[in-house]
Amino acid sequence: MNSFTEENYLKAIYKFSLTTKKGVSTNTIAKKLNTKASSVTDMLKKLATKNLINYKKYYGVTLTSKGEQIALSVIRNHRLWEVFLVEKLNFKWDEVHDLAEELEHIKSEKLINNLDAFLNFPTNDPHGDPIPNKNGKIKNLKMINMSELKANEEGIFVYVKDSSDKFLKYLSKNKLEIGERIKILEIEPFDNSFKIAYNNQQLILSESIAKNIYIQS
Amino acid sequence: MNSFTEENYLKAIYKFSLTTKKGVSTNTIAKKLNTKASSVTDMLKKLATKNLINYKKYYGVTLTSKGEQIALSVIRNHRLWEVFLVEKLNFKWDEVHDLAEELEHIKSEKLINNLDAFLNFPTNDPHGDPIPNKNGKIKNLKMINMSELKANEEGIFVYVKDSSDKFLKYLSKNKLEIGERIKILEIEPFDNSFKIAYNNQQLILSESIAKNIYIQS
DNA sequence: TAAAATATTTAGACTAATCTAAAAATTACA
DNA sequence: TGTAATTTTTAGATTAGTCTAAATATTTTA
Repeated sequence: MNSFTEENYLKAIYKFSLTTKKGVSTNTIAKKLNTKASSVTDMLKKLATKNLINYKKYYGVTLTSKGEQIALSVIRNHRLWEVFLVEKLNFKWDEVHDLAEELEHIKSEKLINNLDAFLNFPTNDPHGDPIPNKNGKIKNLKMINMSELKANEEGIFVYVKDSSDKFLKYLSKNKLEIGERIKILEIEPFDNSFKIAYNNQQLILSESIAKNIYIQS
Repeated sequence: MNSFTEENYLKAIYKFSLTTKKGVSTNTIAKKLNTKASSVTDMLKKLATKNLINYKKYYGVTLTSKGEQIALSVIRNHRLWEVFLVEKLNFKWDEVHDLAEELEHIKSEKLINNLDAFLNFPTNDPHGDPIPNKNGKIKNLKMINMSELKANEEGIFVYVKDSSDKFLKYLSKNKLEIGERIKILEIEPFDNSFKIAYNNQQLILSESIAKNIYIQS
């Protein structure tokens, strides 16, 4: 049996793994979990001895398939509880995250599968994120070019076509990072520029920049 | 904020307080929570410094009103989750206790009040126990004589009229204790004797014994 | 009512998860 | 490419909740 804390580490590692081919770094995890790098190192050792992650000192971590399975199950729980809170208990979609962070750790297959059925097997949570099924399978996620999106659509920034230094500098200057959730506010018909919102800020992207950005929804 | 563990102690103390006028003893709590008396002593000191219990060394504890309020809120959570599991997620009434033990510790007034409304403000959980309202008020519990019960009714053994040594010895010989949940299996019309079930055993009580036993339902 | 039995508390230790500070390894860049 | 900056790890400490064993208090009973 894994503790709440262990599950939170696995979940964090899983999420960062989606947007990088390399191992996830100690500092990245520490920032996400509001803890210190030294605490992360301790936990990584522990997770490695449990065969939940592949850990090589100084080179970050990846999940083993056992670790990934646990992460996916926690994510499934989280997203199903969010659906429940919004659809049945009248919560707003932006009020449910913290509660779902607690509920997700209640470990009962029967509970979560019955909840899934009660909610009529939803495929996405209230934020639009896909819900893994009971075998941990996530509905085919397809990546599309930002320029194909319409106003009010949104998704996660997952990939850049042009990864030149210049372009990456541009992104970094605007604190627009892989993994960020982006919403299209409007598209200016005159020049096809995109006004977007992400992480509490707004930005206008030219058409050529939009064409460099891929979104997963 | 109180930990899960602290809440479990308060809940245990609350339940034992219902059936005794004196303070609840260290050993009683230890047995209930599957822990050691020394661990209980440590926790009692901690709860006392938080003003949740009245603790006098060697003389057991009672809850302060602040402690009672917390215990009642945890019990409310527990019982509402049990209703949810049985009525909405198709659990059997005897499968829900352990899950409710986990769910009860999720602290969100909004969550529990919305759940209450979603379930249509139930007054009793699937085991028949009353659900405290949001102010911690429990619907008038009335104690009735066992002889007034009919077959298939049940409740908690809370009081004895004749507390003579003889009678108490009889109860103790049959491991029939205050606090036990008792179900009437059948009543023999010939002599008004009661066949009851409790704690995985059955027993036949004469009419005069039944008249000494009070039940809360 | 005093010795025996029982209950409770204290003392000291352990584990999980965390921290700070220092040491060591890796990466960046002049 | 070697020094500086950054990242990661190690060492040692802390906290909550628990434990065992020993000490102490209360209760039972002869």
